[in-house]
Amino acid sequence: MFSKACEYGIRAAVYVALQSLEGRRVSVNEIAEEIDSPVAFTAKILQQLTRSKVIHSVKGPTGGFEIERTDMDTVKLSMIVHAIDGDNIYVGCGLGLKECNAKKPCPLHDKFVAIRTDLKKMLESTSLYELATGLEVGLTYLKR
Amino acid sequence: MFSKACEYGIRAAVYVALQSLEGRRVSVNEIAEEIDSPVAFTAKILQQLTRSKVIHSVKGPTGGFEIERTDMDTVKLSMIVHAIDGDNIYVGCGLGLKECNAKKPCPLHDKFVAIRTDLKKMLESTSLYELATGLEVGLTYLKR
DNA sequence: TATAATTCGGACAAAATTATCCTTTATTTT
DNA sequence: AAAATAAAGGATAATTTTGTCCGAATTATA
Ligand code: FES
Ligand code: FES
Repeated sequence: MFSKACEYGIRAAVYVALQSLEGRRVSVNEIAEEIDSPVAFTAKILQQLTRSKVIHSVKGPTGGFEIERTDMDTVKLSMIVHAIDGDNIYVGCGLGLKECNAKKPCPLHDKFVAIRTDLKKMLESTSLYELATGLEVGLTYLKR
Repeated sequence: MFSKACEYGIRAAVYVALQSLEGRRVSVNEIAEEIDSPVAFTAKILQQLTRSKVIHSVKGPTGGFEIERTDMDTVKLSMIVHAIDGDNIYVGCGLGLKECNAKKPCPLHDKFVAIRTDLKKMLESTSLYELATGLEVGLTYLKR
């Protein structure tokens, strides 16, 4: 569904949000540790998320990654997915034709679009805050 | 969503079904031509589909691939996806945790499972025949 | 029986994705 | 000012996926 990079990106962003709720700024090392991901690769992904304004970074000692409380509400999953995986999930055809195109649809088009629309709605309506709060109360996990 | 191999596999299977409806057996070359896919790679995928009984192959002159009319109804999209991509789509966690597990869910679990269940239902209820008939009447396309 | 057409299967190659390493830059603390 | 800390960025490596090539096996036809 999502690329590995995107999976790490979402987990990382949720972890940053969770810690920011506690007022803590977190390092790449801590993030990678807590979401069980390769450190250097995670660093690259955090750079992407920083460039696309999903999270905020601070260099130097006491530096790290953080996200403001208000941004946790405005940042939706769709932004993270778009920042890392691009818009394939939105414009791609389920059977791999150049683009999904209702004028010259593939045999799966109608059924595929129905599912994709739901997915899109879900991604666009799910905020980072929402995901972080489940973690906070210990209902959900970022690693196992 | 699906791997390239799986996309080719579905397109190929649908084309074989369409031609079998006309009583024609088709070669790898024709299939690859008609679904606009790399020939040799498509041949590998057709082998997988043959081994998993999705389609039937005949060697030698006048040989090729075909599928019986009754099998077009029993063969569902889910079988093709499973034959090529395995069960990742069913057991995988949306955020990349080892396995999707409701006992220790990731933050996206509930929302992800909802979408995945719909996808699963769609794949399990869509037959090859259904996909082939849209093509037959010129409503849908396997290449563009 | 020889030939040609076709799938099958293994080895190999290219491209994309995932992952690591190391140097540079910014910033805080001493 | 120097040292230490942390992200940024570039080069490179490993792995997976995608794709190619070619000989072997099978079978219809001449
Ligand atoms: S054309 Fe294939 S999904 Fe729309
Ligand atoms: S645990 Fe992540 S989707 Fe179920």
